[in-house]
Amino acid sequence: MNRYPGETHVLVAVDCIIFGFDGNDIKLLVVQRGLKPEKGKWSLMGGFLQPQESLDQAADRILKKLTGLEGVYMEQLQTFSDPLRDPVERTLSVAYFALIDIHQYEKQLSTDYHAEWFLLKKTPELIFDHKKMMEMAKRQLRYKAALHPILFELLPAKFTIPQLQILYEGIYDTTFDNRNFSRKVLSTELLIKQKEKDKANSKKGAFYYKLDKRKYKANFQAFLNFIPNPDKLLM
Amino acid sequence: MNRYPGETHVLVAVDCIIFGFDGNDIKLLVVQRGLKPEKGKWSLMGGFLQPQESLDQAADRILKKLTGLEGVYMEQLQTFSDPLRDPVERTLSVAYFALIDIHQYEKQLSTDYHAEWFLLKKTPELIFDHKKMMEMAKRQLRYKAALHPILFELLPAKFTIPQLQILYEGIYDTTFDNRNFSRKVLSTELLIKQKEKDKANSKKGAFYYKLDKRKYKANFQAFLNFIPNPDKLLM
DNA sequence: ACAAAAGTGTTACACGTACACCCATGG
DNA sequence: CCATGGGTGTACGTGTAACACTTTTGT
Repeated sequence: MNRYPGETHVLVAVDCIIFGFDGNDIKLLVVQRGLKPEKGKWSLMGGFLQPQESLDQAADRILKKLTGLEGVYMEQLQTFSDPLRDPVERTLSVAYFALIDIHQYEKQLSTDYHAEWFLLKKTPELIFDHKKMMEMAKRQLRYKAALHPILFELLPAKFTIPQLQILYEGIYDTTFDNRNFSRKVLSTELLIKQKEKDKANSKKGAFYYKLDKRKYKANFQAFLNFIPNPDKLLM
Repeated sequence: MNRYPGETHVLVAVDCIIFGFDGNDIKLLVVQRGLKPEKGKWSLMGGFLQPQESLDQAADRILKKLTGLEGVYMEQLQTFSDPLRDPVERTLSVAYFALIDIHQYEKQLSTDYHAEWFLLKKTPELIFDHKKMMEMAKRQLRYKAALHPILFELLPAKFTIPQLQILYEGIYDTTFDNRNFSRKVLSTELLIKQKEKDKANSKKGAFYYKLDKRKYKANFQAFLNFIPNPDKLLM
């Protein structure tokens, strides 16, 4: 077998920052670590890169192993490389963040991994540099969501504008004018109005919408600017 | 020594996408590869991650080895992981992109590495997946420069507004109204007017400006929007 | 009838854009 | 004195924000 002689090989892990939204709050999915050291402590879901797979494949595999879900929105965030980040041995970690519809995976939380959803604002202590990863993912989510229609990934197939607004408000920890918000969202023409209303939260009821998948993909790169004053909110 | 038993270790490389601007054109710094295979072909400047260093440190080391420069603007782009990307053995590559003032490193191009500046629009064929890396860096540069005052990193300490405009026009491959451009830039109050003018390009002469480093750092996160219609230009 | 959330209409204003025009100066 | 690039003044229109007001319907 060919080799580059004399170079050091390292272990590579993939860790997933998994976000969900339950209709009111943004949540983070974490697991109880099964390995020593730090066994039993809270950790991002992760695993080691296998010989024949790419990082994207590893991230998909790891997410599927925990949640059973496939085709989830996921993107590579950053590679963490402090030589001392893992006390056992030198391990790079490539962080991915994922957005999932929490309803697809709320009930049957994996007992194998002791998975649990935490409020993003009240996450427990995490091992190693996982907190740093989570903070970066949060920041990236805010950044990206200000420019791209990414947050639909957190919602079920049918959702109302007020629900969408609550999600955006949660992400940016602020409130928006509901009247302007709905107009702005609808002006993108990314949503298809349904016949039914959701009457859970008001007597009048709010119409359900579905995402126009075709337009969504076509316009993903467009700067949407749902968010007033992004420069102030993203500091 | 502790170990995670049974896991595969891989080689990790760092490759740098190095951009420069000569006053008219955006350029890319590449080297002639010194190793087999593909020896003699054009390649991004790179090297292997060493046991005791972080990726950022490796990137700094590699850039310094080639150019002698330190404190250069650099950011981690993405980790590339196709199992077959390097035919010799499985090697992850973490790509970094760097912005340097070309005048700091134009003359004494390293003969050790056979370094050469190419017009970004006329880059030669590159080995492995380096073209993909370069394309991603280009895209990221456009993206980031639309929102953050990052392109000053490519200019010398003193520069004129028309020079800055040529740079922006090069990045986005378009032209802007010079009258509006200068006003927009100056309205950020990030620039400090100098007494001298640059008369190389006009009889009237254009005032030199320096970057207000303090404000630059403080406002880096602010969305600057130098670019009209970013959504159209970034597609 | 009333309360409470959803949604419409309207207005003021900031901002981006376009473009006529003035400025400075070397040849 | 004119050609050339640098730069200012200003007018117009679009898009955003603010907010009064209407709609719907369960209790």
